[in-house]
Amino acid sequence: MKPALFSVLCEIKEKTVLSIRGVQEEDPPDPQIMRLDNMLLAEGVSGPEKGGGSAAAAAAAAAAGGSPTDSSIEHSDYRAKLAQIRQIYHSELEKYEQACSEFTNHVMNLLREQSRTRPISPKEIERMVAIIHRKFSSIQMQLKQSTCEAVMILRSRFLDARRKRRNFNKQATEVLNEYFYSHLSNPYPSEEAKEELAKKCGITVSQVSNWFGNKRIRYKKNIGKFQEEANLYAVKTAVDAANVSAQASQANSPATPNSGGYPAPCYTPDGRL
DNA sequence: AGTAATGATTGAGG
DNA sequence: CCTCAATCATTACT
Repeated sequence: MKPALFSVLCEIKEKTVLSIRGVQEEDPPDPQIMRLDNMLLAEGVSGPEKGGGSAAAAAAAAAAGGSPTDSSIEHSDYRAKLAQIRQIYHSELEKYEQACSEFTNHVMNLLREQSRTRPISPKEIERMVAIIHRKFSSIQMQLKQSTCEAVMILRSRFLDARRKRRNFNKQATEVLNEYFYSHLSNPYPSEEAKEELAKKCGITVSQVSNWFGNKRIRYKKNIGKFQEEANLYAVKTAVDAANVSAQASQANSPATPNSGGYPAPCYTPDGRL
């Protein structure tokens, strides 16, 4: 008698209460969450663990060799930060999953308990579980979204070279300045000259271009400030020229090689014209 | 901390 | 494309 009454009551309830709540049961594969998933997978955040060892190796290699090829140190830095993000993501995800299953169990037990005194069908419990899962998955989506943001920020920081600026070494600036001041009348190196300078300085051609661009504009802007430097390099090249000509033949007095374009430097010790 | 130097980026313009 | 000019972001120096 009791089971029959139970099922009847359940049926009635099904037809009244639940139908009012509307039919929003369909659960399409949300394109938004798909996108987030794909991105996280692509960045290696949600994929299989593979960071630790190789990142450490890269860091060790970078630490051991103090050579100018420090793109590896940036790379390992990037990977370390990515690993950190991944770790946070996974621990949070685990936390959410645990909380979800805990809560689900709790609710299921409660409903089962109450199904002895109230008309609660297994179907209804199932539905309740689905609702809970939806709620929790929306929280997970937030987690995924914020993780994505963190990765994007990390990426932009990594890609923006301004944030990883290193000054060129002494010798490189020496070479560049030498060229600049010995071509003051026309400080526009040709493509080949740029390539040679790049090779000599251990930097890229575009870095050479950047350097000359900056140098020209900054020299022009405040010639006085560069007097000392200009004189220094003028003397240096003059001395070099003297040495070279001394080796060849002693009869040449070296002339200062620059005049025109920008005002030539003059030898005033205190830097005023 | 505050400031100067400095390499890189952006946008205008030829 | 390249250059200039302004600007950004970091590094070096005080």
